[in-house]
Amino acid sequence: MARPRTPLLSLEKIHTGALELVDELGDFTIPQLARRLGVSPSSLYHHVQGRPEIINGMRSIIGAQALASDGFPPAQGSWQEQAAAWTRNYRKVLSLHAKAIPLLVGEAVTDAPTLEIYERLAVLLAGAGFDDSQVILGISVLDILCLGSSVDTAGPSAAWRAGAETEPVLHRAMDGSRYQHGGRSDAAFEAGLSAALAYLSSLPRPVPVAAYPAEDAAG
Amino acid sequence: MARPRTPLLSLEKIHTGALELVDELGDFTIPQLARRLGVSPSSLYHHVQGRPEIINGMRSIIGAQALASDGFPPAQGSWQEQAAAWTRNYRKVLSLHAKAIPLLVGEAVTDAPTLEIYERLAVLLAGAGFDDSQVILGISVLDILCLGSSVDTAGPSAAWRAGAETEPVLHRAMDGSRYQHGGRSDAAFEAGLSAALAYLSSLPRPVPVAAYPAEDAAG
DNA sequence: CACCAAACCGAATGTCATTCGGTTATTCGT
DNA sequence: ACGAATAACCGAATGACATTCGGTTTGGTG
Repeated sequence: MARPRTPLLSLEKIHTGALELVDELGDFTIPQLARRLGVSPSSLYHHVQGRPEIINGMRSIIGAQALASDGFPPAQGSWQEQAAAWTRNYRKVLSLHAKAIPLLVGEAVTDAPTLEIYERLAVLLAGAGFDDSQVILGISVLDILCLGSSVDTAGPSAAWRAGAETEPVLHRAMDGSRYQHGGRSDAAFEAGLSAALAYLSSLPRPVPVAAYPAEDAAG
Repeated sequence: MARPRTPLLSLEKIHTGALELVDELGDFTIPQLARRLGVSPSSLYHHVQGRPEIINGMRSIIGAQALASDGFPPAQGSWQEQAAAWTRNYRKVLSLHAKAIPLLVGEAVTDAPTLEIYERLAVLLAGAGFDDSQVILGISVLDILCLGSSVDTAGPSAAWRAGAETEPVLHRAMDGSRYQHGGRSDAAFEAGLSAALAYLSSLPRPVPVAAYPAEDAAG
């Protein structure tokens, strides 16, 4: 075959195809992706530089999904409620692509959609009267929570295979807990979210809310 | 060459060699590891089944390092202080091998040292009077914190490349914060730790401390 | 209408993980 | 102490993968 009348590939097809493969199988290879797209492996290189660029594109897609999701638009309620919505939403989208996390971890984040997600939280916290350092701290804490929770959800990364012989207390607690049929990771996330928001609420906020230009809404 | 008088390889040499490679380069290959150990690639397969088993061995080494570390022995102070020591220590060791995290994430944890780490926290929380579900919840929350923080420390996984044009608030906050020369990740971890411990302390504990056999120390 | 770039393909290269057959040294049973 | 089984090494071979290159057709541009 030579050049087709209408292009078989596009950046979006490549990125979403790779993300689908990773969601299903936990990884992807170029030949696999080419097969799924009905194309030869070498054709992909007319659209992307290489495998790392495809992985970066996957992150953009995830970020865009988070931005398009229900959790972000409603700028209503207290800043705590809005921050909770931000965190739940970001974690939800990350968990939808839990198997992709090992691929994304360890690469610098520079894609526009993901940066926009953090920008929204920055606006939120700055608007609530936190100073610059507190804004950065708050973003970091909630980011860590989303990241850790998603990793935890991804695979049983923790000690949930304890044996009665070698880890008696852990084993007994697992048996006796209410988290035997799932829900443990969700409950831990909600607990962490409560804890983080209570902590942030307890910080003394030096900046009067009115000092930041309340762009749209009434001050 | 044939069989040497004294073995050139051992499980420990393989595991630690691989971990060193990952710490330096962020990844490892079988030929690379063989070269570092002065051995042919195929020789490794007399000691391990394959690459996944080597990765699992790396986790055991990290777990053993955490157990041997200073943070774990001292069973002194309040349960909050002990839990804080546990969390700081676990996070410290994980961060020492931050580049290994992408390899470890996504595989089930079944190695003895890592399970023993969680067992110690389980003993600690159970001894403080938490019930089974609360023990599991507490472990999960602190585990998520360590994991997320280590991932955050590993690579700038968050929006720390904001541009003034596209993410003005985030960019301004980064510029104005006190975290421009490192320390952001550490500060976020400590904040998360404070938050988590305050949250756990606020839980009503149904189990009288004496109901659990206080193995060694006085009740 | 000639030409260049775009979009596809097949084949080739170098690396990797893994397997296999061969060689020597240790060990274990007798 | 001797012979067989096994352990620990090696080199070569296999199959998959990421990437590159040269070739072919098509679409657009001057």
